[in-house]
Amino acid sequence: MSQEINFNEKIVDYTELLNEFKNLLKKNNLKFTIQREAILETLYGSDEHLTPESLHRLMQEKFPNLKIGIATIYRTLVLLEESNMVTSLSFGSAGKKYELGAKEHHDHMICTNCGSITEFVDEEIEKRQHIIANELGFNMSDHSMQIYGICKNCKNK
Amino acid sequence: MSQEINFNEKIVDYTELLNEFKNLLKKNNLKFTIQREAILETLYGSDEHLTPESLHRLMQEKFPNLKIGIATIYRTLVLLEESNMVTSLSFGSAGKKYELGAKEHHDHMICTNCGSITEFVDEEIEKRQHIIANELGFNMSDHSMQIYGICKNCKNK
DNA sequence: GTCGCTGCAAAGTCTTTGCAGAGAG
DNA sequence: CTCTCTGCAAAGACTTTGCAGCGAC
Repeated sequence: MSQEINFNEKIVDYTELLNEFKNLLKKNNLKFTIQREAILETLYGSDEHLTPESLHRLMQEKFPNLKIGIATIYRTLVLLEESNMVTSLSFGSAGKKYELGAKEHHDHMICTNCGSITEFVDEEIEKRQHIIANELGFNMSDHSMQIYGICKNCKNK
Repeated sequence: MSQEINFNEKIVDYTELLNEFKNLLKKNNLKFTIQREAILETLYGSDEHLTPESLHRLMQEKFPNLKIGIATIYRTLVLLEESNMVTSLSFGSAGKKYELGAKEHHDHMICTNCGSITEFVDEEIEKRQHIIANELGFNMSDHSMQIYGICKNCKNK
């Protein structure tokens, strides 16, 4: 899969995102199907970090008439991840969780007690990351950062 | 599992590490077995990020006379991770990779082409992470950061 | 029409678990 | 001695794959 859509330019509009998706498919001779669109739309509409399982459940709620198999979700997530349209996180022994990469970039703060995920961005860190990648002769395409600890809520219990 | 060994104080000496491990076991009424020691030692002696599988292989080379089942490795890695003595990384669809947390802290730069992992540290980023965690009322216990891209080697091909 | 896509179910992987004997404390 | 560990094999969870019919283009 080789295509050069630049997802560092933050795409937040769904129509635009959908177009990028269609272009991606066209370039690779893939077809735009109702299932693929539903997956993209569900990911777009969710603030959560979704497992294939939970994405599947969400889709059944959102599109009760659409038949969708878990296998299709797996296949589409692989496709989307390869194309850098979604990124995945994995935490502890839980499985992988996916989120749309086209959202505003952010990092993650993960509570090791309740598992909640808080998002944040820090410009300083973003800058340093680019500098470091450069220093090491690395062509940075993406990054992720997680801070683990006990969240405010759990602390107060 | 609750114990308060502070692995932010970087332990680099194996003997000391071993002692911490023994204390951890004692505190939790667990036994110090030859298998557990071998796992710790193999992790300590490796610069790689190991999957349970590759750790198993390595151990068989290093301790040809020691019988060790893969199940024991899984069980021990879970124990070590829960106790914050090792941390795990997972990248793409590959499984989890573990490394000793007691090593000097560092972050990871992962080549999406060849899968190689380069380690680095940046003081500036470390500082910012603490500041951010504080701002969000988070009790930070650990963090991890990964930069993805194409490494120097792969770029030159 | 063609060729890729989908759901299903079956096959793989990777991890965890139950158990009976072995071994640490 | 007691009670935890271990290896083994079986079970489980999570993913991927083969296939025949369906649907996008």
